[in-house]
Amino acid sequence: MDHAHDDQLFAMRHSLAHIMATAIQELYPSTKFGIGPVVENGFYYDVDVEPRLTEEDLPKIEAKMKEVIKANYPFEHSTMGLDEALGFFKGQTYKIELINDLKNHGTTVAKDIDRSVIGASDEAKVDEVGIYTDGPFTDLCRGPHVESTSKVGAFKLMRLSGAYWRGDEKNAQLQRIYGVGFTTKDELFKYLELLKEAEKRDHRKLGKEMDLFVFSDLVGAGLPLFTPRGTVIRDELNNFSQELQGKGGYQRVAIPHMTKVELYKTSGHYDKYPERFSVTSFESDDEFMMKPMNCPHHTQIYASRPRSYRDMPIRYMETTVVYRDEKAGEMMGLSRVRAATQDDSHAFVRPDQIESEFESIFNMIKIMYTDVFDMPYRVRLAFRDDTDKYFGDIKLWNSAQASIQKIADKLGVKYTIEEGEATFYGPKIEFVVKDALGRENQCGTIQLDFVQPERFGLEYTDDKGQMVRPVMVHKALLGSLERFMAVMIEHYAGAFPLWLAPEQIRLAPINDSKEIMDYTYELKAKLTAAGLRAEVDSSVESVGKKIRAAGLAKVPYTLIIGEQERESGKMKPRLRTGHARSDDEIGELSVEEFVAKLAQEVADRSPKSLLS
RNA sequence: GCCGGCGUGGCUCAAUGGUAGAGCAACAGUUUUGUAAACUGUAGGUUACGGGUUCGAUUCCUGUCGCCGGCUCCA
Repeated sequence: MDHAHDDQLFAMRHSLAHIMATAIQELYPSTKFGIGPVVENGFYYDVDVEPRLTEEDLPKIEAKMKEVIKANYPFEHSTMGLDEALGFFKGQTYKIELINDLKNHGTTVAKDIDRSVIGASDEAKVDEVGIYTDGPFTDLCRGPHVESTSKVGAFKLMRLSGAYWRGDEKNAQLQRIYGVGFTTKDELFKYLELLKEAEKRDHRKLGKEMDLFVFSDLVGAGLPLFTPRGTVIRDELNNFSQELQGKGGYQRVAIPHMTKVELYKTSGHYDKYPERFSVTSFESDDEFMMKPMNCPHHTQIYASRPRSYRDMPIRYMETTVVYRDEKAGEMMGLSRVRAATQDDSHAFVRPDQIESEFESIFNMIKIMYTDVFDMPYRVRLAFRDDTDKYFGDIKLWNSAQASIQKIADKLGVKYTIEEGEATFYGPKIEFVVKDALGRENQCGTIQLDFVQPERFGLEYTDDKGQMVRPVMVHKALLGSLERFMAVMIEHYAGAFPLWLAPEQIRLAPINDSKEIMDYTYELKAKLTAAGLRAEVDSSVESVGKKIRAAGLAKVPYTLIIGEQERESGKMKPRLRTGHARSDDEIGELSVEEFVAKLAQEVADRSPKSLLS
């Protein structure tokens, strides 16, 4: 897609936002308008309408929009001085607030809002705003727009939701109407089809269909229960992570899931977020809590004995559950849960080792995300902003952030810098993966921490006999196993590579005669003994139906077992991709050949079948 | 937590102010099957849970729990 096309799409979508606002103003004249920017595939507008809109109102608004489009009002651009604008938008509380902000502070204060919807230039000093009028509706806007309301292609209003004014939950909650817009009806149709396809990949749907995990009202929201099949995937993912880390010099440790609150008072977490700590009590005098993270615990293993510079880095890894009080409405399938299993690790390093430690982790991420999963991701450098919500010395922060950026640059990693996204104890790197519907999930993370070593008084003896502070490098490759599993389910649409597939081989006997069944189970025992996960379809059904069932279950290989197989001891595996493999390609396989191939495929964590 | 939507057998869905119906799955019988759905039958639901209105509620109102789309948050 070229730039001209991008610009044109932008103008069209932004014009649609104005047209929607025009329609809403016509239908509900007392509406107060927030902002209406362009987003991926479309646009939205935040509105304050009395009485509140419901989804039934969307068709009405759509119909009115079509009238506005038909009327073909030109989009007329002009400018207004700030005071003139204040007069013009009288009663439009939100617009007035924006104009006043521009007046009092210039654009520096309004950085939470896309400049194009305020009508202001990018300069810090602002004395006028851009105005666009289409027929009965006038809005603050920098443009650009299409010539007139009829030049907007195809659109559809998608959904209605709440949105806090300027993204702050202390503010009023407006209603956000999302729409999508495309140049042609055909493109719109294709997009809607794509959306339907994406919904089929939704891990919540596939998780249920494929029997991977369940929720129980009795256990509670955000607390997934993994079935035998789902547990296979979890374990395989975890084994992969542990194997990769083990090669990187990490040692496994283990900690209890509860702790005295004292630990978190020392780490600083408790002071930082006192409301997030739900404390439970035993009959003893101490207050206990479920652990919301692992780093403070791991520091206590490090601190348990004197450490020498020669032993650094000391690296601990552990796959363990953290418990967090995610609010109702914030949980989503496996992507956001209250009990999240992390492949967490903490390396205690000398300052001169930070760079090489980061390099080694970036390399692990590359192996995992790119080489094995072939999964697109983006890198965010989460840095601090100039607020006071961070602990520790600003100089350390600055040098830490600079070195993170330097390493990323050196490794040729593409990244965005996200100011204000750091943790209170240090900057972090986030590896972000999109789900089927385009929502971003943070998976892996690397964090640099000078604060906790200080607060816990961690030390090692340097080569001059001095006691000095180590630096902590926090890391998770998968992040939350639950979330990563969600990402995997959607990435593969349930058709897992062999090494991850809960059921790798489906044995489909052609009838239930004793000879065939005995041979089938004998075969299953051989496959199982070779470490493969095989199941027998023991239903008394047609072969066609068994094949269909195996296909729907997305089992990588299906073996049809009949007289031919029993007599020859050979097999013609059927691939999940559909077609039976024809004999002239590789010929029939003996059981031993089949097992050897599959063992190789598993060992390679191959994304493709070695038999295809 | 906030705004909007929703909750009917294991799954997908239908119906109604008068105690719910289909397909798939399950089970039983018949069929003994060669690469994506054999046939017949049986069983399975206090319509998420509690309260209210009503002669009568699964349907209307309300509370709780849970789910969905966003918002906020995510150490």
